[in-house]
Amino acid sequence: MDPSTRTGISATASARVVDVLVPVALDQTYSYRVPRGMELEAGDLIGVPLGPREVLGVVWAKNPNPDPRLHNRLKDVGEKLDIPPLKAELRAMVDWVANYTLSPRGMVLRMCLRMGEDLGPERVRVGVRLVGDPPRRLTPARRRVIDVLSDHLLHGKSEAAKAAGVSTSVIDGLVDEGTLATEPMPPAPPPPAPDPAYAQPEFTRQQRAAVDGMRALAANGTFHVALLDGVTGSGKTEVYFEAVAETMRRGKQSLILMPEIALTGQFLDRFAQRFGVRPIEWHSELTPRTRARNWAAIAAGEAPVVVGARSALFLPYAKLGLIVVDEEHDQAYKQEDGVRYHARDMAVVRAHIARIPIVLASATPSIETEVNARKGRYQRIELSSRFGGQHMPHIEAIDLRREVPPRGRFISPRLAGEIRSAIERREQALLFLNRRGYAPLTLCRACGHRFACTICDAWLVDHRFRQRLVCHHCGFSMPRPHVCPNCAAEESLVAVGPGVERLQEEAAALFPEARTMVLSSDLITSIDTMRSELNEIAEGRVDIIIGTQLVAKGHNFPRLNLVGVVDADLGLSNGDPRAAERTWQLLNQVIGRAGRDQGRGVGYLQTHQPEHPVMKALVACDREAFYASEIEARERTLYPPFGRLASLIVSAGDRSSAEGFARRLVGLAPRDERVQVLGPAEAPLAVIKGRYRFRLLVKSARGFDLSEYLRQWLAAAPRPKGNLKLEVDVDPQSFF
DNA sequence: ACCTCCACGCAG
DNA sequence: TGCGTGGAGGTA
Repeated sequence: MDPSTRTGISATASARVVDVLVPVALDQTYSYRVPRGMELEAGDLIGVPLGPREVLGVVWAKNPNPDPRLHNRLKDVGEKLDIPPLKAELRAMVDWVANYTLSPRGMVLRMCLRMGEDLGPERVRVGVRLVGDPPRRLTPARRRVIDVLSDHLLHGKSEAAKAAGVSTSVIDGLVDEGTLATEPMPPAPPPPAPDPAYAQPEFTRQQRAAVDGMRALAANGTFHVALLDGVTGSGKTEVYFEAVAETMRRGKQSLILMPEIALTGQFLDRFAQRFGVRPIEWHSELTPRTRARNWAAIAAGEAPVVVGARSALFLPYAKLGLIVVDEEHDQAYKQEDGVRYHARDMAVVRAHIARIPIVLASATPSIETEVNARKGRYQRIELSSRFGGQHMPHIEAIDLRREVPPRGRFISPRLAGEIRSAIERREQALLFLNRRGYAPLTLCRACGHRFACTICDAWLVDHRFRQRLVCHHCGFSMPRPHVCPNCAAEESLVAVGPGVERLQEEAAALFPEARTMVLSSDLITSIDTMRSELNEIAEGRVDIIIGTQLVAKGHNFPRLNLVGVVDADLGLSNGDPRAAERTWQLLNQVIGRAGRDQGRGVGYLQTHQPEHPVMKALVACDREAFYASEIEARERTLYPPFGRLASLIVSAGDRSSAEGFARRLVGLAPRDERVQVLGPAEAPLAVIKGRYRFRLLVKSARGFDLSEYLRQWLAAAPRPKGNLKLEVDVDPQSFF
């Protein structure tokens, strides 16, 4: 035997090798040698060389039999990081989600490691203390600083500057003079832990039954799914807080997932009222520092409760004991880019893997969850009446075919009258229209020219507030012209259809004395500005709220008794199989804003089709009628949850190569009588950002391993080359 | 001769 | 994903 081979063998025999997953778009683990003196176990976080760079990695497994072909290519593990290892539970979750969504495992791991730039030591904050004589030159600014520090105690430098109303350079000057001395601030004490016994809320008899259910579920501590099914205003939050309290008493962490936009100050305050402090938050707007700090606290088991958006599901909880998915039906739980996952479904998976209980809370459960509850797979815990004997809002349809708004207006005379009397009673009114901007279409009266996006198959939306025409699909925008670019006619451009901004104009004209406010995602720059606008409303400084679906979620408007839905049919017209469900959920939620704290709420639905099952169910407050008809329809058509769906979107810069590739894919689909491949069809929005899109819809029987089928199919298919792109979406929610 | 852009392939 | 490469095509 050749001597070099022999040394190779003896080297591997003594070398220890680990398989490492790195947070890049790789599905495979890579093998690395473990340096002498380093002890590694699965889950440990390490630094490893990858190509030209050094990246973070996680030991996925020890590898006693490394691939002999890799002998001379193995690199050494760099360093072992002083961070708690990822538990087997989370590693299993990463593998499961990657397998299910057909995403590279590395990309799923990346979601677990989104911890901010660095987990390095906390920046030491500088403090200042008054130690010496006043400076020779005593300016008023310096005087104020000395006054603030006259207690000779250590003050934070920036806080002292703020208190004295000066910039920190004044303080630096006093330090140079010897009047002040700097000292490192002792680290801020960790925030106090939430206290499960801080407040004992009083529950009604009906709530008590649900509370008992919540406590029992949390006390059992094993995998169990409960649907907390409670109408808006029934006190769902306070009820599931009892499961959180029980989990806290057991020394475990709780995760409360919310649709991102529902993470309001109001919710955090309610939490603080029950537990004494605000919980740790996790969402996209955290600063890198807070993100790193929260991540570390979660991993160390020092964060008893985390309230977060969907990405919080992938955090490395040290001892997760409960998951709550609030507003479980919300489509914001579906991540639509990168790893396409549905956070509610993956939360159930995580609970299953971790063997912990999970609560899905909603006033309008998704059809999937409702069916699971009906079949007994999920326990249903019901809260059917509003808290404190309040009534559900009374709902009426306004038939727009009979009660026609004036030309160019969108509020029918009847709705206008109702708003007027609400204002006279000093109550608030909410006008709901799920359309941002001023008008969805602008056209030239002279030549009929319509303003469309140059790179998307969509009209440009008039945003008067920003004075621009905007594409809602790619973000393209242009100044609002005054001359038609096609026929050069002047002042010939007209707005067609309503958006919330136009509605505000109409409301202002109808009720000049009323204070109006538009709540729309494009007018809101941050969670903080939204929180302050919601406060203004809560404090009664607004008479008419005009909002997009942003207003539907979890806010309490105490003086709101009237909700007018300006175009109830808006969500029903597209070909989306979930259109009815969505519309029902959205309108229920919006109207549920009315009459929550006092009085009796009323909702008006302006519709062209009052006979539609969704409208009839809403008006009759007949939830059962809606679910019965929708479940029956899904069962008949074998749509989820009675069948499974995946969509494949092929896109390319030119139409024919996209369509050609999509057709080739269909031809290569493995034959299976349990699977139907539909398409290719031009996607409902055929062109986005200059890319032509074709969609295949894969439909299979329930219980069929659709992910595995897709994997085999795509493994045998040619890889998309050039600017061809193939996106796979298992369990798609949106059909755009 | 040199620069910029981008499609491609690879990482242990 | 992020990065180096090499070829295309443009500029001096």
